Amino acid sequence: MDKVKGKRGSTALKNEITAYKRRRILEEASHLFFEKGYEATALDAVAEQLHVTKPFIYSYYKNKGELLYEICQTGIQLSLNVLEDALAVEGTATEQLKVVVERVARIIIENQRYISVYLREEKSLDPEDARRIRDLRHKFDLQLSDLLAKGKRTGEFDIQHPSRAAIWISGLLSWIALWYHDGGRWSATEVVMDAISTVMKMVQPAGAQRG
Amino acid sequence: MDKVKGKRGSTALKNEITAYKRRRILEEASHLFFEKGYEATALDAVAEQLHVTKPFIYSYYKNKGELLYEICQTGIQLSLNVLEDALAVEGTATEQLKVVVERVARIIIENQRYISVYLREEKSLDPEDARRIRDLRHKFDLQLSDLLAKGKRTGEFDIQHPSRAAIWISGLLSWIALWYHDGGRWSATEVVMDAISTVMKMVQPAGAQRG
DNA sequence: TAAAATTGCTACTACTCAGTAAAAGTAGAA
DNA sequence: TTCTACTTTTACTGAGTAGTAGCAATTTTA
Repeated sequence: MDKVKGKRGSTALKNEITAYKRRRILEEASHLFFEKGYEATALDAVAEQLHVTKPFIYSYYKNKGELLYEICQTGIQLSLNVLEDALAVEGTATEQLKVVVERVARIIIENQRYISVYLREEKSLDPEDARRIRDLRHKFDLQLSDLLAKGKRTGEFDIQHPSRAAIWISGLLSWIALWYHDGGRWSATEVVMDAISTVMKMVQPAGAQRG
Repeated sequence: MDKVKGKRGSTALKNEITAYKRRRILEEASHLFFEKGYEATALDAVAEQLHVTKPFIYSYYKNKGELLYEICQTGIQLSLNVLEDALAVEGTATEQLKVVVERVARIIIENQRYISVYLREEKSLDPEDARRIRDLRHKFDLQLSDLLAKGKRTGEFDIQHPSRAAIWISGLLSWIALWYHDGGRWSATEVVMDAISTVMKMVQPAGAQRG
């Protein structure tokens, strides 16, 4: 089982600690990138937040770009995981869509900084990383589109083009990350509830709407 | 009528030429900021596109930040103007909303680079400029909200909270700037049409939907 | 054609910051 | 305590770029 074993024992714990340090670096970096933007944030500032120095960061990440990539990747992967979990729940397309919107909206609010950095800083990714991120996004839209197509077949949803509808819906969800503000005018729960009812209105046939 | 008159005549034409140069600088800057991001774009690169030098730019704009501000301002102001024009057209709330969505969606597609720079680079604005931009955005959302409230009163729209609905709708419109791609899967017209029908479904009461 | 005004450019400064080499510090094993 | 491996820091380099001072070219005016 020992994967990255040094010359001496106690590898497992060491790996956990390394992983923890990487997580902490990522966390502070995402805060600063969220608040000031990627290019405007110096790694010295990230280091300062952690009470360490810049070379410390470089011993856990190969460069600034890798940090950005992991933040973006986290953002989209979290949403994708939640979507896949929700799709695994048995139910009609209507029921599934509601669960999807609820859970994805929640995860987006909880991980706002990762998601909005991902949405804003795509152009700062190096091309290869950008492609990988786009693939994940595409996977998200595709799965959502499949769900919508299923609902269209069963007559639950009245939509013309599932893949275009998927873009509007994933856009509506992404949009939350760009305007939601903790302690603002509306609570997270209100926003989530409103997102659900708005999305359902977008897809439901006339006369099918519930309270 | 001479407003900014130098010591000698021919002021009007001169002002037009100055305005034209400013517009051209802004145009190229918006292209590059859109493609590579604000911080990652050097003013030397903007100058190169125009076959001039950096000090040329500095004689028309006081600094890089002013350039960003004018791009963002253009983005939101264009949308706001179109919204106000559309609201001036007589008609029911339903008719007005359709016109609003159509025209705003069109202007967003036509001016994608201004709008998406504005959406992405808000954090790079200096605080005073950011406040002014936010005020314009707020004005947009408020006017949209008023229209929705009117439709709610007349029973045309079935929405719980006009200002939250306004955020979803303006988000849906903004979202276009972030994913639309000229010559992509869908034409501008298809996107505009789809935006209209999606928004109308979001607000119309059950049983009120048209083809 | 010469003086005056305007416009643009060359050449520079000052600074920030990503990334690194090498030394110092730390902890476990003998 | 001393050797060894690993971790973190000090101190630096080099590249890139915002912004400017002052000169050169051009145009305008008379």
